[in-house]
Amino acid sequence: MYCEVYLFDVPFHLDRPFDYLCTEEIARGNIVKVPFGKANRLRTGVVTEIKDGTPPDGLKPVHSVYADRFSLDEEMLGLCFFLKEYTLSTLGEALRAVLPPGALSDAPNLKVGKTVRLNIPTEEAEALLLATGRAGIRSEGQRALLSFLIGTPIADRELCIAQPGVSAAHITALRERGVIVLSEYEMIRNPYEEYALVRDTSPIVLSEAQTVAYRKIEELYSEPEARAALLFGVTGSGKTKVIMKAIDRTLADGRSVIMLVPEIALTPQTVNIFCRRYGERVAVIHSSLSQGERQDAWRRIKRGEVDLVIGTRSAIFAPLSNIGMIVIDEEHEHTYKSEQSPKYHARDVAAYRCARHGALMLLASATPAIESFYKAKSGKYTLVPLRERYGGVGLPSAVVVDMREELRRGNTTPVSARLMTALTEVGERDEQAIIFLNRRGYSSQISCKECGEVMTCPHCSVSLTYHTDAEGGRLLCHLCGYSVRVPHSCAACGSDKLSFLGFGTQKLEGELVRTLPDMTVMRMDADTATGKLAYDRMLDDFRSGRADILLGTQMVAKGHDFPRVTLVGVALADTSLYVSDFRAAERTFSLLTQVIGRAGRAKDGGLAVIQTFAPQNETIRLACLQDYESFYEGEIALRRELSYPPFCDMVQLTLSSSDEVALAKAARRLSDKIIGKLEGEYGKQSFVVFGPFEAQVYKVSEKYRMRMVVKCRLNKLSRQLFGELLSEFATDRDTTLAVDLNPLTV
DNA sequence: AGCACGCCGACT
DNA sequence: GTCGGCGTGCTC
Repeated sequence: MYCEVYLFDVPFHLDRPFDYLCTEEIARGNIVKVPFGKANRLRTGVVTEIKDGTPPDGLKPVHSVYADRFSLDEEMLGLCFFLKEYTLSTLGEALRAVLPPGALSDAPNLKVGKTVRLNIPTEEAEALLLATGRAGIRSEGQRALLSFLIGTPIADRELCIAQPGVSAAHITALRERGVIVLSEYEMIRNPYEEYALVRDTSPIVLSEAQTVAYRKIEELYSEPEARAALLFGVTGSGKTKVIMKAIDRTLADGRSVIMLVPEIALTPQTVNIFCRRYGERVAVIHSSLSQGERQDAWRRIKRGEVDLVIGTRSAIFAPLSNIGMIVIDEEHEHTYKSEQSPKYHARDVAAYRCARHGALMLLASATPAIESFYKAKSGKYTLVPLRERYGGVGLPSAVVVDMREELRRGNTTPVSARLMTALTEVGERDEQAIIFLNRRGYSSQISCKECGEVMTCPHCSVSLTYHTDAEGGRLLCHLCGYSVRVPHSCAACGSDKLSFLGFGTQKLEGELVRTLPDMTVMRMDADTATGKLAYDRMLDDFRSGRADILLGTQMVAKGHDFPRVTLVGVALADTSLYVSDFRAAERTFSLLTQVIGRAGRAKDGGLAVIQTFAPQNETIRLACLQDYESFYEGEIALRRELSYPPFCDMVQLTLSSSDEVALAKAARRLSDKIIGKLEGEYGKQSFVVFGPFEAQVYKVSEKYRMRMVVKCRLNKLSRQLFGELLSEFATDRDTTLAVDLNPLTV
């Protein structure tokens, strides 16, 4: 008997099966250690095939089975091969994404608990309590323990010790007498356990519009084949209620559900709502859990103790059986695409799993990805619109402020007269405001007034951002974290005349504090909200009224409902508009729509003030109207005309090296290889090839990067072409090639 | 990725 | 003579 093994941590060209001799106890999906190479070093791999018959000569035997509890079942193995083919990762990388972190490490990561159990029949135990003299039990503690165990024949050791009068010594004593036995068990760490203590079983009451949407989803769910639906619900339409009703329906059917949410939406409040409703059969998975907690959640799911998994991107791999529905909330969010290999999109994995389980994929968003809405319009997904705003909530009215005009009038501050008036009014009415600025720090560029030299990071090709602090400020690199005290003079010419251009959240905060002394400002960005806890706490503080103005980066756009917020300010709507990326408008639109929607929770609709240097810009105008469908129409026409997704696939090839000369040579070679392949065996593929060119940010942390971009149709053959490139470049010593199929930023 | 083999320069 | 530089090639 022999088997095929894929090794982990191998370069792309070695990611193929190797044959090893094995015994009958080895099965497909086992994680094994095998000798490899001339030195026969033991390496970890996964058995992908068992073969009968006479093995070829010279095979080495499998050394041992490893991490048995993480053996892969057929679905997981299939999923790994799907990821490998779909994203051009190695099987090992795919496996690491599918398994909980640390699953392949030597640490067992198990928490062991002890249970105490009566070792004698209950009647005998009762007799012991009654008996006197040598035959009975005289110690008060031992008696207390024994009578507790008569009522609870098996109990956790910690629980026994928590009984009045019982200590560890009493447990030892009774065990030595043979009255009780202790046994070990694997403890499950679940930080959300207590969330399920208070249960909410109230029925979900839907409005008329919500009922219509739900019925449509239920209908699709009931069809035996896999289906996909796009729940297109404007902000405030009560999408979540419809989703919950659909989850109810699926669970009642005895099938399981995965619900993905962006990290930022996975607040304790959200988790609480679901845990109260669905109890201890919920597992929550996200990156701030400890390794042990994630593994325990994984084991609970694997054992069938869970039927609803809520989590961020990686929760799409939850080893649930009998999946009935996979929900992706805020499906347009970029966090659903992994930045590391395997560079998968959760939506694609969801579609794959739904197909296997005959399940429904339910995407939900107020501003769907253009690709998703296109699929909904062309019938690949079923469009489920939910247009009506729920509970009589009004649409916020939006005012666009031309900042060029503001400058002409002599206002050089980041706060326009209109925004200032609105803020003052909010203060007078004792309401709250949110101000959004997608740029942290004080000012984004420091340059010399004499010679024009811009201060850049010594390790990256970007300018440094000035951040104030108690010691006169520092210059920070937002890419590599490089930090230096603010220089007094220009490094190039020695002049001490430095100018600070562009404003960030710090400067805006200073401006607001100075001009609105009666209002309290809370700044929330990566510098003030360090860690998930701080972020949740700040949002809670703001909700409870500890500040009048919440100022911050993207984080403020996605918090929960703030009933007292009646004003939203966008300090500079253009920041993300002019990036040379075909998705720039889409991102700007969805971000602005979300921010403006924050003001819409008030009864009278609230007000949004949008500051911009491009007041005539169509994206900004439509975001102010919250008109997604018009935005989509314009955007899809553009994509069709210029041939961008969904009308083609994009492939980004990135070469990186610390040696600029080697990099340039490699880029030349890459280009030649692609052209060669297209002239040869891949001649039938219609490719449009761009580059090689320097990456937008050429140098990051001392690594230079060059890129090529290909527009094509991804299929088996074109994937194979890129796979060959990866194999051919894997042997290169000083440059690395990375391929991203349909990247989110190009 | 690792590791061995192999063929050239400056050393005890 | 030989120790060790890293170019090249192989891994069931």
